[in-house]
Amino acid sequence: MESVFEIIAEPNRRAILSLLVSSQQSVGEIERQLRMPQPTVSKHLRVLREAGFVESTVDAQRRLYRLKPEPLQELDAWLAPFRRFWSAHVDALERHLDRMHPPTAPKENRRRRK
Amino acid sequence: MESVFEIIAEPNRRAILSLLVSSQQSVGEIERQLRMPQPTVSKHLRVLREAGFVESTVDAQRRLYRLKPEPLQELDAWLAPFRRFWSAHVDALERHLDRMHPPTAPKENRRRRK
DNA sequence: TCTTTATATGCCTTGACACGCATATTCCAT
DNA sequence: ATGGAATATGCGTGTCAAGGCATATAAAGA
Repeated sequence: MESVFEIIAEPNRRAILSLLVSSQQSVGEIERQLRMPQPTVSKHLRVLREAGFVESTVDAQRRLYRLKPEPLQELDAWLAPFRRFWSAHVDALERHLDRMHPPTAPKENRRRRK
Repeated sequence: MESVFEIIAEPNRRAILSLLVSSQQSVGEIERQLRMPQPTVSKHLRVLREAGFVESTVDAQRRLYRLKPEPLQELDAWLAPFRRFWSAHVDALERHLDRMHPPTAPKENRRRRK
């Protein structure tokens, strides 16, 4: 289960991450909100924890899980070259449209990237 | 194999996408650069094509594959809430550090997001 | 038409992993 | 000490997808 990509391939794990983005949650809270069996939740949390997506602190019998940013930042970094790719494409499209139908009243700052 | 996430979970597919980000390539070129068997390349391309990551045009016996932006943009959109999460965290950390050790000569625009 | 080049598809095997269910562990309360 | 709540772990099972290899399809060139 090596990579960040494999970890987030699982829908339930993505659901857990999305839950935690607002605030930390206990296992039981996750279980109830996502309506999934408790062992399933614990297992996915284990995977997420070992991959560095979450960390937990102990609160009596509960464990509170919270998000850690690094793995998703890694994913974000992987996306960077592709972002350049598609914004280049939008630029090209825009230039083309401008040529076909020159702006009569430019809407202020059509071109992105300062 | 439904989701964008499952598609990019496969390392060879990510390699193909990264190759195509610079320019379009034929199956044979991909095969040689990534040193993987031709049927493997074709199968992964099929998956990528059906999921909308790439499209192909015919050039005699060759097929030229090029990137399409939409699915990765979808991934980018999924990441958005998490980006807000971690930039909030960096802000908090920075405020904390500033308090402990106030900036003697501010480097101009420490705070991101204009 | 026959051969060669480029790509696609089919079948089979193998390995991961997600799940259900039962059970273990840990901590609190009484 | 005992019971109960919260969480973790173990095991057996089914599914699904990736890879290897052979083969099919298609177009080009001789």
